[in-house]
Amino acid sequence: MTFSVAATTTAAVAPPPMPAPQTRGVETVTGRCAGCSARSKGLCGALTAGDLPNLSTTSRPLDLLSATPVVMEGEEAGAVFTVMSGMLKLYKTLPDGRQQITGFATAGDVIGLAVGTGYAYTAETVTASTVCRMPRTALRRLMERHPAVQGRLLAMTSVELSAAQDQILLLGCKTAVERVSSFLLALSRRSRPLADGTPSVFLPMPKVDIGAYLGLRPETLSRVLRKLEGAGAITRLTNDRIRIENPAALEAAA
Amino acid sequence: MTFSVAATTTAAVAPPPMPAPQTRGVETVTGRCAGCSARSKGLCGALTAGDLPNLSTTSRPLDLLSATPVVMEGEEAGAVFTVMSGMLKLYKTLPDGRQQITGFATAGDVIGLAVGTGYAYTAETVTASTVCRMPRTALRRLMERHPAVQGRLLAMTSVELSAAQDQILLLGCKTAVERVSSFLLALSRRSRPLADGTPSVFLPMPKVDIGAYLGLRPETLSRVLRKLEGAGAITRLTNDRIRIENPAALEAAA
DNA sequence: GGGTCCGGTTGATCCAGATCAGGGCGGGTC
DNA sequence: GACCCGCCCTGATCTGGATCAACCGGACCC
Repeated sequence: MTFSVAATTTAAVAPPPMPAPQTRGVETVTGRCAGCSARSKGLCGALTAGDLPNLSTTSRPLDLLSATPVVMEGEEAGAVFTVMSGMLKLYKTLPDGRQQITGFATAGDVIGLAVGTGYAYTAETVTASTVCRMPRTALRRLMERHPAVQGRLLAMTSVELSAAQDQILLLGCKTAVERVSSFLLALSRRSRPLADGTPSVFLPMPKVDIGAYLGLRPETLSRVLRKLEGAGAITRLTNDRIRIENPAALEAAA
Repeated sequence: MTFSVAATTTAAVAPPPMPAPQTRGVETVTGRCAGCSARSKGLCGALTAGDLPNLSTTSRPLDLLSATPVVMEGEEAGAVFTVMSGMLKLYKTLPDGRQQITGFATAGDVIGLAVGTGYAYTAETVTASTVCRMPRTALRRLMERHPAVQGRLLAMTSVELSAAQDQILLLGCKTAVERVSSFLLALSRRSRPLADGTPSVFLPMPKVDIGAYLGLRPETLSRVLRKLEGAGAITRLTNDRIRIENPAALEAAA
């Protein structure tokens, strides 16, 4: 689960990057995947340029507003999606409505991989995002033809599993301060520092979502952030950006 | 993470099933893997009988007493292990000693798959167990030669990931009663019912380990079990066996 | 402008589960 | 037999974070 965020908060959707899905010859179609900014990070990084035209015929980029559902827990898993830009939240819901966010997906992440026939979680955009849709059958054929794709998928799933186990440790053992500190540190490792070189994190999602990820109420999250700020570990620049003043202090708290 | 337990609690180790690791010809070596009870469930189920002799030269079964560490978090991941019988606990440790059990491994489960170079968790037997050791390099060669093995590994990792996300939901949202009920139901689905047909679960691990898996103290676990018994949902037959009297009541509580 | 809504923050209070403390029991050893 | 030790259970008390309630400020709409 990566966190290298680079998205607008609640902006309108940019116009589609391609003229239209009309046939314009293989050259143009190849260009769509060849120019994909998420390709090196995502599933398709395992393919060579020569394979891309074929890929372009089965995959389609989609531009989505914020708060748009992409896959729904339990629904038949007909396709997988690669995030090209923006951010999504993945969550599971209990019958009585309680929700647990299991992760946030950003550029390069693949969502919608299912064990059985149904999606294991719901995925919904938190900012305007672009995702690339690939039918499940196309993915299966791609894996059969290119074992490297399967290897890539295995590597990505293994990383996800490891992240999930870290989250189990966080939810099972850690205190509120430790959870927030761990979260901020994990984010800061994946985001670029500010112009002056100090590390910072961008939090485009609402506080209630961060809480639902960390197993905390938004009130508790707010109090912990105040405490960390009072201790000189962080500074809240705006509502959605925090500067890490003292990584060592956060490390000690996590 | 499967739970179909069938193991002695703290018994002595059975004598090695094979005469000795001396060379006795391909026939016998083939026999070792061909007769492996965990083969269909484990990684090697993706192989045909003809591939087994080669497998036997790189893999070795190991008989282990209870409370024996198999892999240690952070150590270099030189091999993977398939559980043939018994039960292991997998856990992560915080610097101050707090431990979170991320899962229990039983026959067919593969442990020790690592993303980077180091194991992500510690694995330790909770009952006397038999595991099959395969060097990492041998696994890599096996995957290169047999894409089906890689597919199997991907499927197994995906199931693990899904189970980990369920555990995140449990730890992030559920109450103590809900956690224990979910746990008992998950176990009962994977174990055989008693002779009279009522479902039951076998809990060879100490209560403190179940607590460490569910994010609860053993005192709380004890109180919850008493409560469930008082409500007529379960009966404690012995210290390590519980009969599910009313699956619907557990379902409602979970 | 004024109104409403929503996300965030802060304060007061509550409670589920942790912690602390004591006791029972079965297995192992001498 | 007596003793010890580990595991489990139970009761009393404590507390971290949830819950309840109120307020603030910015975005949006009329």
